[in-house]
Amino acid sequence: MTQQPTSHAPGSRRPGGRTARTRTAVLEATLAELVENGYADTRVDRIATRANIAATTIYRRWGSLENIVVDLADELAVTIGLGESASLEDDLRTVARAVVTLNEDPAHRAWLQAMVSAATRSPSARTALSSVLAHRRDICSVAVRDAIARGEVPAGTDPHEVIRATVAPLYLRMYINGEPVGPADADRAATAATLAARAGLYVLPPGSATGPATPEAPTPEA
Amino acid sequence: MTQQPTSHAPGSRRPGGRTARTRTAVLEATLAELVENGYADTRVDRIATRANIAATTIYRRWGSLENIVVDLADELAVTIGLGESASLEDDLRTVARAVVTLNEDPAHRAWLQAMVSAATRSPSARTALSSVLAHRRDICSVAVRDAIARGEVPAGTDPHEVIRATVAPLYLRMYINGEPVGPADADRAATAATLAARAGLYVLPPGSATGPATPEAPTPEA
DNA sequence: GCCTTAACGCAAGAGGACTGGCATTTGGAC
DNA sequence: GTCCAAATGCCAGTCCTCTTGCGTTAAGGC
Repeated sequence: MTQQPTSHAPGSRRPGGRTARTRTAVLEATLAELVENGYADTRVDRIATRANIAATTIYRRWGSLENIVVDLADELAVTIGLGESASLEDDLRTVARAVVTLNEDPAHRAWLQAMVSAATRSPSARTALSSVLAHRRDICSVAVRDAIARGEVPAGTDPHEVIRATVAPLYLRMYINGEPVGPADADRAATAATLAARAGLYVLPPGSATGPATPEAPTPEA
Repeated sequence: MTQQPTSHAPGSRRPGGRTARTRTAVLEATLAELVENGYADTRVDRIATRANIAATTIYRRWGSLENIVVDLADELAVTIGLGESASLEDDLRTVARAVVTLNEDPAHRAWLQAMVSAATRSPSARTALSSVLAHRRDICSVAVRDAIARGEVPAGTDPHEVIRATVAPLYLRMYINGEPVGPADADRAATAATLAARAGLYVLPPGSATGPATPEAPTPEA
């Protein structure tokens, strides 16, 4: 997990000192408030006070707290060390443990909890969260591609589906049920996903692919 | 899935006609508003108008919209037909398909989405949701117990863990990512959980049991 | 260094959640 | 039928989110 502070607003027509300073201050203040009070008790005016700017500025640039949280995604981008392993199970264990480890980082946990909460209310936040998660699955997909190359799992196995199966029980406990999750849970999830992938369960028929971040053809209903 | 309308407020000291009428009207109005507008756009005063009562009454009896949503749980209790099957996979398929089917019911979907959203913000709502889900897992646990009796999965297999593994990917897609979920996804989830259970993955060491609705000993951390 | 204007600060206000006071209705005991 | 109190209705008010108008500051081209 690597923090990469963005120094200026990308789309801004005037990305100079003050604008960038404001953005950084607001994002930092928001993250601090999220850690201290949680998403439900985070107030925009307190963020403004903390960042030493006017609340109006926040509403003008972000529109709402939700959009600040979404904007924070770039600051909390993650990386994961995969590739030199000899088995899918090892790689998935790494993935699952990384999810648990990220959850132990107060800043990351507070932010992702906020993202999940926002996603349950606003379609745009939901899209943003889906995009973040899809990007993470993309990063981890190499584990499945290697496993296919090794002949460990059948060709045509959908990497996203495998990663999803790995992290789903963890996410559910961490962000919905609010239950503690440890390495043992991570390992169990990784093993379960490996078994399913080896059994060819995630070889999806063409047209029902859970592609990278762009759901074109939805799974056939009913 | 069976709807069982409660006719009066259980803890009320005056469960007579008007009180019960008010409660029913509010719950029905809330459900209707949830279906029409979603949790984020559901306003308490509109519920009051729809139920032909004063908003003050709602705030006095429930305190907030969140508590009405929690209160709706009793009205939306579910049942599931399990028991005569010959294999764990069949039973888990039934469970997974029931989850998908429930999600296709507008009222149930709107309510559960609201519950999830509320759970991400309020500890009490989170507890209520956990309790609802734990109760559902309890109902489904018979499938695992039968499988143990048949010798299909090892003794000591934790039923809740098996059910959780079955429904986790479905819940995640339905209520967090907002992606469509069909019977194929349900069957895949059921098969994956069956494989893992047969492999003895959910035989938990004593002390780390994910018991029925009462998490006494949390999974060891770090 | 000057000028344009994007970005910001301040103040006023709308809308929704929630509370408390007080009058009114009504269930249920007698 | 009478009566008490719980439940409800109405109203005024607070708090927070978010918007809008207008004056001020400062970034970046010249």
